[in-house]
Amino acid sequence: MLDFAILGLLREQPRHGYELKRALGDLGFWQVSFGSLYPALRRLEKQGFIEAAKGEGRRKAYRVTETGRIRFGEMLAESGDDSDRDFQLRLAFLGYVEPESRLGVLEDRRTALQDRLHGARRSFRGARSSTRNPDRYRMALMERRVRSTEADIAWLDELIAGERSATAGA
Amino acid sequence: MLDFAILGLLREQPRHGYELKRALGDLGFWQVSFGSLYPALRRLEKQGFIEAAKGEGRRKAYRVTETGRIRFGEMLAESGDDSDRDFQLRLAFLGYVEPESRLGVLEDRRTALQDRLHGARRSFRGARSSTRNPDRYRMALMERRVRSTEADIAWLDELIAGERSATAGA
DNA sequence: CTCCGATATATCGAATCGATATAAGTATAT
DNA sequence: ATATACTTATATCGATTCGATATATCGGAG
Repeated sequence: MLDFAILGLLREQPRHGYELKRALGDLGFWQVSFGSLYPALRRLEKQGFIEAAKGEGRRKAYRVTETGRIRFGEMLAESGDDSDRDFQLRLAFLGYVEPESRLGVLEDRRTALQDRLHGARRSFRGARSSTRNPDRYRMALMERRVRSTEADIAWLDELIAGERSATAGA
Repeated sequence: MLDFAILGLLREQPRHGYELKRALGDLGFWQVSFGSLYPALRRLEKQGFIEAAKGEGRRKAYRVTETGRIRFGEMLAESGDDSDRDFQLRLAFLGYVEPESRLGVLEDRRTALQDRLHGARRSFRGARSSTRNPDRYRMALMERRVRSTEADIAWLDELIAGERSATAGA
């Protein structure tokens, strides 16, 4: 997953490790550690997906190779897990997906969120009607899950609507 | 962090591994894997914080020891990181914190979320006014972050209000 | 009676994290 | 000018966590 993120970021422009950490952090949902990042760069270099060109000072600027570009394309096409992180990462690179496939990615996510919402509502209702007294704080947690999933779906629907009009306009 | 969760769940009632996984998953924000759980149980048993009593069939029911109960209290008092998961876990066990300390935990979280919100808004505004054309999908990600943080603060404020009236009523 | 999904424990390798080490550059204060 | 402190930058360590897999039992459906 980190490999995917690195390839995607390097695809835009060459960057050194520290800069990659910043760029990835700026995406807003993953504060990656150096303990993950540097080994990942070695890994990718050894596999021939990226290569290092010496940058200014002690910086090591990396750029994707042609093989790396292909690998990124493959990873982009694979269907990932249904974690928030995975989706957000894919969304950050959705611009690299062929326009006609984008809507599908968003709709798959919507389905996953709908499932999550049903589960969350079921837990919430189940806990309220339970004989076991459900702790106030855990009830709050369940309510939060319901609400934030609903909000996420609403946000996603806006994105889907935007995607539809963009596709129609093209 | 998993150790903390296990001690907290076992404090309520003895449970075996599989049941712990389910109980933790039911909390809604952490689908822990067996690869994390079973080693954690060994770890805690070796440290003397939990002990296994044979349950029905091949089940191994664990319960907290007195030392484990003390350890849990210590962990509960420590200030954790500012990750969502850490907070949600602490909230799930907030009932074990002395009532007069609970408000502080919630208010600390509020401060952390406010900081996050400022950062998120700054990124969002910065990207909008940037000369570099910010990708539509990344803009959406930034907006999502702003909105979900706002929603989280609103939710937390309700919880804080409830806490205040509960404390006043007692 | 067999097949299948849920229950239950366990382990392996790999990915990721958090902490730490090191050192050079850069700004600030004394 | 010089000490102090923060940011930049690469790197590694041990521990935690994950995802996949192995194995075996149990209960119910066909």
